[in-house]
Amino acid sequence: MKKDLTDRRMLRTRALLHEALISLILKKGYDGITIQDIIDKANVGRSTFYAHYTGKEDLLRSGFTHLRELLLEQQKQALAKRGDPKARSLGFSLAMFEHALEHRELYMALVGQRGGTVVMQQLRKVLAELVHDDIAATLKITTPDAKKREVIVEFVVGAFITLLTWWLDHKAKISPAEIDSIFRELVLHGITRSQDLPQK
Amino acid sequence: MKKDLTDRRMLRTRALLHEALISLILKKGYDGITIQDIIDKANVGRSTFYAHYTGKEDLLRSGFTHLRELLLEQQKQALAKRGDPKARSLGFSLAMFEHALEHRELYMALVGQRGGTVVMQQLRKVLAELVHDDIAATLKITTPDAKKREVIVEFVVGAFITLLTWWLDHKAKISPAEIDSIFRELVLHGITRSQDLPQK
DNA sequence: TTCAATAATGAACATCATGTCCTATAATGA
DNA sequence: TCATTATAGGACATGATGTTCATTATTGAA
Repeated sequence: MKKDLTDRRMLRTRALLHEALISLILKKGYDGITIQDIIDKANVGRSTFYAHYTGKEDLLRSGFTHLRELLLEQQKQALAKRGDPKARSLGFSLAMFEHALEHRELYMALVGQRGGTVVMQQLRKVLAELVHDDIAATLKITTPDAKKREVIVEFVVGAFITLLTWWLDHKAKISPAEIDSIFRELVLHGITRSQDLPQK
Repeated sequence: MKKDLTDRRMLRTRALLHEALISLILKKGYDGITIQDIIDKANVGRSTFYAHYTGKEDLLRSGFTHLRELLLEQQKQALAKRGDPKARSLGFSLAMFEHALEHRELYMALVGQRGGTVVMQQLRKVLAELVHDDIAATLKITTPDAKKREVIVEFVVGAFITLLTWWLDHKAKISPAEIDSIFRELVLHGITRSQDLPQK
């Protein structure tokens, strides 16, 4: 196929497929969707689908370009809106939380419980236990609010898995002690003290 | 089947299946593995597999109980080893980083790049851009070390996705402004100031 | 309006994974 | 030794995948 990209038929087909995908994600979650579902919902021929995308993932990926532009636009507005320089650090976050609430169903289907791998779900569970006990045993965070403790545990687990993943994916050129030091500094004191992180 | 749990045949079969799974994870990653692969590798009959587990996920999940016990043991030792109370906060982390380095291949296959969903990978990419620009624009972290900036971006993205996920999964009983405030406080100043988090 | 280019259709097809069922065989523990 | 129970392995129905091809419909440009 020649992929004109301005041809109305192609635009129409692609739009139909994207709409079908989102509709199906809302109904049964991304993982459960089959290509058969998509082309049925979109009323598009099987061969037509493969003429545009190599598979389910390809279709999803191409859909993210829309989200990306939307978020960039929101960030631009957020940065321009407020005057206080310090208060607007990480200004993107509130906009995104609001956006998530607005499209809650879609977000839940994508990044909610079902959004993670089995592996990740299990790992998080195991780590949450560890962190919970660890924090209770060593840090004197005397919070009667159980929900607040829960958020903190989630935060620590998320940060840990994130740094672990980053470390592993980057050939682990720094030692366990170094990445551990970075992890502890960031989790305990946040990014405002990041100049204290060990060099290299 | 009666599931004796002490019958040598069952123990042997289960061990074979677990070994096959790990071996295959190392070779082609969890997602690419099929049940056919597993039973071929383990030399176990198809019906036998289904007599023990309901599917691939079930087998993997049951494997995590081993890892869990291992980590709990390590944490116990870590907590008992050192004397300084403040220094041992989050003491589990170093042990786990070391453990990850030791079993690097397995960890990479499970939590590395391939460990995440397509959705998550894309979302992280989009967010990393946002965070990078945001931090550069508002925080005056004058770090010449590009790698350090990269870690910080990863940390913020991970924390954000974690809290977003938690928030969505818990019916979002708190407002966007509240969860955003929690997010910013934790990311900017860490958990040691967590008593300053907004109530409720 | 005409027409060559090209996108969409839909059916057919080979391939592969899944989960279930069954009978015969082998291993086990008492 | 023997009743019990797990395993082997073949057969089967089901359903998803990705490809191919001849036909039809739509499109944009002349």
